[in-house]
Amino acid sequence: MTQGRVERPDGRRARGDESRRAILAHAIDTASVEGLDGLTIGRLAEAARHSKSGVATLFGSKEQLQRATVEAARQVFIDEVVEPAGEKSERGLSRVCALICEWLDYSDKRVFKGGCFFAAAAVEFDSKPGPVRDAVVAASSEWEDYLTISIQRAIDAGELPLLDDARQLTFELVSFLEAANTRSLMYSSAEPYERAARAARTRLIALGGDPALVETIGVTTTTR
Amino acid sequence: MTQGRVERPDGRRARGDESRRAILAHAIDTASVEGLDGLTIGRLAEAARHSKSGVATLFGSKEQLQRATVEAARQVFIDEVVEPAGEKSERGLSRVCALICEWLDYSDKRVFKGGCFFAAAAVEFDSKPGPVRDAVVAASSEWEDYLTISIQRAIDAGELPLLDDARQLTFELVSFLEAANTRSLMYSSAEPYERAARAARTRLIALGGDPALVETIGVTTTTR
DNA sequence: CATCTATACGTACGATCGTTCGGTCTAATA
DNA sequence: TATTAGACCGAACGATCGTACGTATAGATG
Repeated sequence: MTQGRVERPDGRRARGDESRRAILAHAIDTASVEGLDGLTIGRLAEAARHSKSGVATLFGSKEQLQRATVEAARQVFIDEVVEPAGEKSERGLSRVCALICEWLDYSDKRVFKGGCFFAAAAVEFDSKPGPVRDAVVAASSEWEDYLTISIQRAIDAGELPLLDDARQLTFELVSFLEAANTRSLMYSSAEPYERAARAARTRLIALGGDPALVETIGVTTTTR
Repeated sequence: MTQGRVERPDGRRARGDESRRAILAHAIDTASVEGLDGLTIGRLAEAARHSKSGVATLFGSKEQLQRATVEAARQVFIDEVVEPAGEKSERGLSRVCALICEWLDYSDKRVFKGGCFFAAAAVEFDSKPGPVRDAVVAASSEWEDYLTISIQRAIDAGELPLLDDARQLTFELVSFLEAANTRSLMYSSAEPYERAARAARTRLIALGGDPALVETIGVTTTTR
């Protein structure tokens, strides 16, 4: 009875998982630039030094590859935005400010080569029903729900005394973030991040947020 | 001397222009859903009852077709947003409010099958340098410049006493509009338009805008 | 009038797409 | 140990892509 389900490294299954991981690492960058429909099994295989048919069997179909890509991007987003904000801040308004900062940094750092993966995927699939869109919607909703909950906690703590609708503020903040992302890419400029940060600060101050906290929102601009 | 440059219907040039017009009418709708890269000469030809090679000669190359599509969409945008707002309002804050209303209506009405053409094209090409992106950037900038000028006139007229940076407000307003567009398409809901209208009203009021004018911002929701 | 030019077509080209199939190799399993 | 199952490949499939060429037609132009 000493076996059960042991982790045997470099087994056959482990090798497959590693291949998938490597391929998806390319896929998320490619998709952020060319779109999820712009993904190509052939090019992905070439980049990962695999055969075309090898990649095809590894994912089954292009649609499954696209869904796996969305899931991989979701994990990167959590690691790069949600987790850091969670570590650097406490619940409440502080957390909300940290999420905004981390998001702007994540976009500015070009964690994905073509900017925010989900901003691109959402617009690409907003009029294309199907499983891929469902996956994109699910991931986007998850993020916005998390931001809404974070805002609600700030409300409950009395840190945003003039706000009663958390979802409304979520809408406004993500509007700023995504608009900054697109404009920064279009104009190769960091100015949009400054505008987004300013807009968020102004709004939070107007809602009665503590200026000392709100003023922490800003960007350590990297953009070329 | 009765000729000069007479409009001779069904001349050779006129027929070509009509063909291009009909093809582009399909192209702008297709591109708003499938993207500008999703355009296909073959499918466009089929939809317009032309031969594939006919469409190809009519536009020269796919890239020129894409640029012509951007220009056609630009004209539609002017007809559907800028012109109506210009007719229904005077310069100043009234014009700014009208532009917001017309834009929300234009998105909600699905003037383009896949929502705002430029919101889609901007995100699709924000990381893809080239002539097509340049055309998209030019059209987008033209719109934002016009909105900025309209805001500046409101400032100059003393209608937004607490605002000094017209571009900042432009950034915030278009953020709301585009976010509403995408979310309405993703969720087949009109709620995002309400949120965008509310966000714009709140912001304009905070800047000292006349409530009687600002309250005119709203949507006569059509969305399914 | 003759000449030029642009629409429009059929056909064909090479490239690339997603997918399928047969087969080899080897780790996991019974 | 024998069997199963998954990684991975080469080759080929039908489809579709953008583009090019030759040609017929007819309006514009000199």
